[in-house]
Amino acid sequence: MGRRGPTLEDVAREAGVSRATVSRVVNSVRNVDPGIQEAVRRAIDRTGYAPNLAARSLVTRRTETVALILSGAGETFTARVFSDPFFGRVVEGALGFLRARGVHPVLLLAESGAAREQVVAYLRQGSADGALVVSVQADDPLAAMLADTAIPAVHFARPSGEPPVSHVDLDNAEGGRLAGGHLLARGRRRIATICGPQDLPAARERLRGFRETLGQAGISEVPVVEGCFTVESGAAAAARLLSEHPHLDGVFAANDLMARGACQYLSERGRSVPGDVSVVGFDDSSAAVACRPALTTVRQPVERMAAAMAELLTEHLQGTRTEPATLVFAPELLVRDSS
Amino acid sequence: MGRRGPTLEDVAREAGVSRATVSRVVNSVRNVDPGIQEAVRRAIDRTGYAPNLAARSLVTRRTETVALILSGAGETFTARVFSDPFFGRVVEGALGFLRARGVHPVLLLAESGAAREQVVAYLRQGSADGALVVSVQADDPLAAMLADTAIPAVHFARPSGEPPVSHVDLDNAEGGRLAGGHLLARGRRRIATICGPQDLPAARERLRGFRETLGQAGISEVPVVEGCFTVESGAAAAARLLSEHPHLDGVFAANDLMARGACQYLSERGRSVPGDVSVVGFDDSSAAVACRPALTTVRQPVERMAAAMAELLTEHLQGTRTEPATLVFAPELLVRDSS
DNA sequence: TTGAAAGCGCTAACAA
DNA sequence: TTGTTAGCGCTTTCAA
Repeated sequence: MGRRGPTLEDVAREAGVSRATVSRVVNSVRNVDPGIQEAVRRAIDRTGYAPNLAARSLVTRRTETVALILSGAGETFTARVFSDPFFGRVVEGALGFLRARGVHPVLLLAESGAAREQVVAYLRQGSADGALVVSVQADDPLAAMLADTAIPAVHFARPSGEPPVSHVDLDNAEGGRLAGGHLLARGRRRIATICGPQDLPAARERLRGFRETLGQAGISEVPVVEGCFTVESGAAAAARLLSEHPHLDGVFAANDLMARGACQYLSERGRSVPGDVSVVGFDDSSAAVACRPALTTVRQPVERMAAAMAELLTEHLQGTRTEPATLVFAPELLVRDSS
Repeated sequence: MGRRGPTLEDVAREAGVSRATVSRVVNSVRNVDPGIQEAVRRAIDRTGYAPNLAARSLVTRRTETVALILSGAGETFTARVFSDPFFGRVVEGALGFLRARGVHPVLLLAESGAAREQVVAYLRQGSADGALVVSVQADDPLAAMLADTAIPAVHFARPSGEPPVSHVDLDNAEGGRLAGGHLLARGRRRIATICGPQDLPAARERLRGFRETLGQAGISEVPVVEGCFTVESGAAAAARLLSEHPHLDGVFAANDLMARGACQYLSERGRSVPGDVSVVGFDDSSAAVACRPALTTVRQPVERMAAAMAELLTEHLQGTRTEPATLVFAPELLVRDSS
């Protein structure tokens, strides 16, 4: 409908001053007589005045609103968002930062092409000053769509595609190193890995770091099978590894789902985890905790990364930062029962 | 900041017509010469024009945006939202309806007093036309705050408090009947129930329906212990029931968490579920699936309820409906392994 | 069918 | 320190 609440004009009349003065009080601009300030405050209370954002942002060109976009694909994306704690951690981190600064955070879900269009339309209309984007899709078109609109945006992980954009990322190579170091520390020497699709930079980096660490320990031959981040591909990869290297005693999978698949296959083949084989995953997703045994995994400091995204965006919005920036975070090893 | 994209004026100049004409084309108002319409369309494409929502809503007093507020309390609320599928189902249902109508849905999280204030401020500023509210907190102050603002809102379940507000709800008595009927159908006769806090209408109704069905089967004496919707209270209630009625063969708990507590206690005391005792929960929350054995439970048609909320709100916004309305939905019995 | 013009409620020069 | 005034970009009468 169209609630037509009291306007500045009404408050001004009530307080016996001009619109401008009321505006100054509302926006706490200095140079307002304390007495008048009080009078205006009372008038605001009496009238129940609330500034109209449309009018304000029409002139300031700002909404004090930031969109947090969760993007992905598929029928089940919404269900996934609301069952994988990962998103909760992102939201937690971002909201914490934004709220403290009086910025209104709005969550937008972009789970289909149509939804993405609507999200972009929302932003192009000027309904938010900028966007924080978390995509879990390989070649999410959203990044490019957003780049076209020239709306300030900060991404979680580097989007594929040309123009460099501001983003936070994990030191994936270091994650691989942590996993490798941990397996070595557990006394494992016949170690293999299930890597992710090698066209993904993150997957490449994890593998690189992992190999690096093993190499430094004198293990230069590391059996590698590529999976595609699903439980099934993890199990299949484990099958191949086990057939070619029956005495395997350690496995690093580039994500938790594949690690889980590997665990399943290993127990089916009579290998106990972690008795015979130590398994390390990556992500600390809900799969890590649900897995039996609970997965040792490499965790991203998601909350801090999300807060950093919000901070980066704020800097872009304020103009304190103009060039695209990249913030890289250190992963943490989380030891559970699988290693 | 403030992207200053092309305006109506720019498009008008480009197309050689007046602002008004462009506006008509943009809003597909009739009475525009097809030729001119085409010319304007092209000019829009060429300039990359996108209407400014602030300017538009300043005059129309509408934003074509609806807020979906998830409200609750506590440190862990955000984590809970992003791990309990219940919220995903709500979002799914509401977004499905809104998106199809070109309305921008924005998710707002109100997990603390401060967050609630900001949410209300957002709404009072006129940033959304109305709100859909899902609260999982007993006496959520948000309902009252919203009522004060006179912003159109539709709630999931009836909020406590005076002024009647539009809401969708579950036929809780029918849920109780379903649970009772199922236990009877399983051949159970020594049936007890763990009800919820009797100051909650939903809990009262569930108990009423349950008793009604057992009564019709000639069972007029039903042992009842009240719990407070937590796992612990469910276990404690089961303890009392079992000590007073050792031969118990069926239990209906007014929510899944209490059912889970009951299951745990029963197995500890050597009663197999469902061998010795059939257990039925309520909600189909994530606890129901996580429980061992998986819980038979009474499920709410959440997606449909959420869509109905959106539809109700739409009617209020359009003025097709002016009085607060209540829509009641039928629960569904979901048989799993605990009965 | 189209255009001219008057605001929607607010901020921000600029004057006073 | 305060008030006056000119728009921000759009929709919407009202005339033409």
